[in-house]
Amino acid sequence: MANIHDVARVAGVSISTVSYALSGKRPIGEKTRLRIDAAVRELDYMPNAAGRMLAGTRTRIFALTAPLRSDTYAPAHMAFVLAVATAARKYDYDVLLLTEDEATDGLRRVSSSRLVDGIIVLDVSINDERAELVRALGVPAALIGVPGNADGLVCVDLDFEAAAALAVDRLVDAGHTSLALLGHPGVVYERGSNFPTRFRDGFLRRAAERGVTARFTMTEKDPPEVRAALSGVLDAVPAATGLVVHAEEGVHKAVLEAVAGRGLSVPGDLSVIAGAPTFDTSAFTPPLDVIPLIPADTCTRAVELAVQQLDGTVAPRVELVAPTYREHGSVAAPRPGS
Amino acid sequence: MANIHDVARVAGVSISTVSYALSGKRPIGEKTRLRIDAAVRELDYMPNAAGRMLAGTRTRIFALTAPLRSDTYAPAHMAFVLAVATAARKYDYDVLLLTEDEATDGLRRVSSSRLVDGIIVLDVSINDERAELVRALGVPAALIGVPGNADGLVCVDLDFEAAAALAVDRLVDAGHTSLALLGHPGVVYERGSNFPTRFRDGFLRRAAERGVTARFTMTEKDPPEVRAALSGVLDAVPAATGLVVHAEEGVHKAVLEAVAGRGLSVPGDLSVIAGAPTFDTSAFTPPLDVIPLIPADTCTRAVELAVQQLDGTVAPRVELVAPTYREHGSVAAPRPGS
DNA sequence: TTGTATGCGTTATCAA
DNA sequence: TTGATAACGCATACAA
Repeated sequence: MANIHDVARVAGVSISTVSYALSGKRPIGEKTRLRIDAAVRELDYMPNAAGRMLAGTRTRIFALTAPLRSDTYAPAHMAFVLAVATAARKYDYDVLLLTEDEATDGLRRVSSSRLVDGIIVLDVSINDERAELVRALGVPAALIGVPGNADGLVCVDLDFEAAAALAVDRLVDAGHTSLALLGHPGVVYERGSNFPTRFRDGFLRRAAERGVTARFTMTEKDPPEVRAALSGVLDAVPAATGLVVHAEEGVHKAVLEAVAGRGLSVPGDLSVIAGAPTFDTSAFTPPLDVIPLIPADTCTRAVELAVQQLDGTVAPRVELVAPTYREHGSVAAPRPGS
Repeated sequence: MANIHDVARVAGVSISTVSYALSGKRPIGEKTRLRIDAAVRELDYMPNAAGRMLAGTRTRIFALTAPLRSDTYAPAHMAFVLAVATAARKYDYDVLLLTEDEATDGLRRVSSSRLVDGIIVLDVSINDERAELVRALGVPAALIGVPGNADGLVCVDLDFEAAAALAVDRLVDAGHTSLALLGHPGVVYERGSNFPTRFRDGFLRRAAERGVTARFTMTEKDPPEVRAALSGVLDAVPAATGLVVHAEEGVHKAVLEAVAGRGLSVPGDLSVIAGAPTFDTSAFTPPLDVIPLIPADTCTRAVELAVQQLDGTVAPRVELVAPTYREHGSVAAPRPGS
């Protein structure tokens, strides 16, 4: 395998010239550059990673810690992992995957051995020991999600409160006065991530501000449970005419089936909005209006903030990404009678 | 951050003694070892990764290439990724995650920059360009799955044919003479991984060997499609009394619901076996007998084979892991009448 | 049992 | 615009 000396020899220049030509950190004469380029191609030269790490100040690797808890929804989880890896590549960074059972030890290991330049923390829970550790290590890091104590940390997340408020606004603007939120299973709210709570709070708060009736119901993902939860809000008085679903894909489908099973139509009898899903709701029957959770958005920003910490100081912050709304025809005015 | 010189100074020994003490590659005097250990703890020393990579012959990193195709089932995919990372740690290896849109370029990059010692290839499809590339690069690698052309490659996978045969044997041994296999959506068989095909072939072949009726039906994952597929085998003449399901989790649940919906009981009216799932079938209603696909099995073996390639030659091979059977009470003798 | 010295491949400083 | 050379931190062959 060719090294920088080989390239220098073939090109008839010194190794430092080769290094500078490749890094672009100082101007190189036109003819020299051409000779070097030719030598690089001829030898199929690629800089040795270890050599670069040792001599340079960067390893060009980020650690990614992404525990898979029991209440984690695998497809969304995977989407975030891939989004981080993809975003990292845009900055010429690779991603080292830390395992769950090595969460803190792994972080300690890769940072104190200088294997990585920084850390991306995924699926942050309220009392996340990784948040504490990152703060203690003082290593460049970006969290995707918000821990209970975000002091001194750089965090990025969707603005779930604003997302829920946006859903409420859309429904109220369409004329609905009785809304319901179908949320995750109860266990998700008790411990773990705080985004379900933020979504719920945003929903209830904005509904109160708008002066409309609002109900919040949690549901397990099995269709029977979903049917029961749905009955709770559709058979109530007043019955909900606007529904926001903040849950995983199967729950959305179960909701639509249950609604159809009751002989109701969307949006004729019931307006429905999907809250912060990572999956595609435009292929559902019927397609659902959606305020999407786009992994690439938060992950790209997190990687960007991690990179910026390497050669400048980035002020600690909780950066919330504004939600967007996509119409697919599942929201309409409520029936005059209801 | 302390380096090996600091440790040597504090312990009052040379750096080579520190190095050998830490690597255990030569005997160290008792008192010396204690002084070094004390110094290491005092300085919180951890060897610099880049220094080790450069001086040693190992980077202690494996690349993991795991594309997420449209027909990939995310939970299973995630389970394999984690299993590889966990297995790698047992050999003191870290895992670098390559992105899908950089599949071959990424492999080329990390191997020719010597960032990794080897490559683990996940979710191998029949015409997988990564298989060709790995062969061409001549880099230590282990594939999980079997490409169309496995010449010169080290591959590990569950023995899907044997798994299907085992399912057939169990049902036939219980007295069933009319079996059915409910498989993945059609697109999965046309292109992509070859394990669905291997399972199907194993099923049909063993059924023929045992002289029983066997039907194979593909199904999409939506409950209505599953119901239709199920009707196809239960309303046929002769009706199937033994069913093997080789599909994702939702399909299993839809099958059980549909069976219950027809007023049939498992295993009273229909015996059911889950074929090669990565999820838990013991919590289903009713629990299902299962021939599990255990990511840790194949991934651990793949990592082991990758490690062995680093300091010895490993003969190319396709190593198939023998299937196992777990009873949960979903198989019984067919009703006398049927 | 321990120490000395060299090299791994690159970056970056200092000279020219 | 280019070159010589000293780190970077460690592993290991060779000496003692």
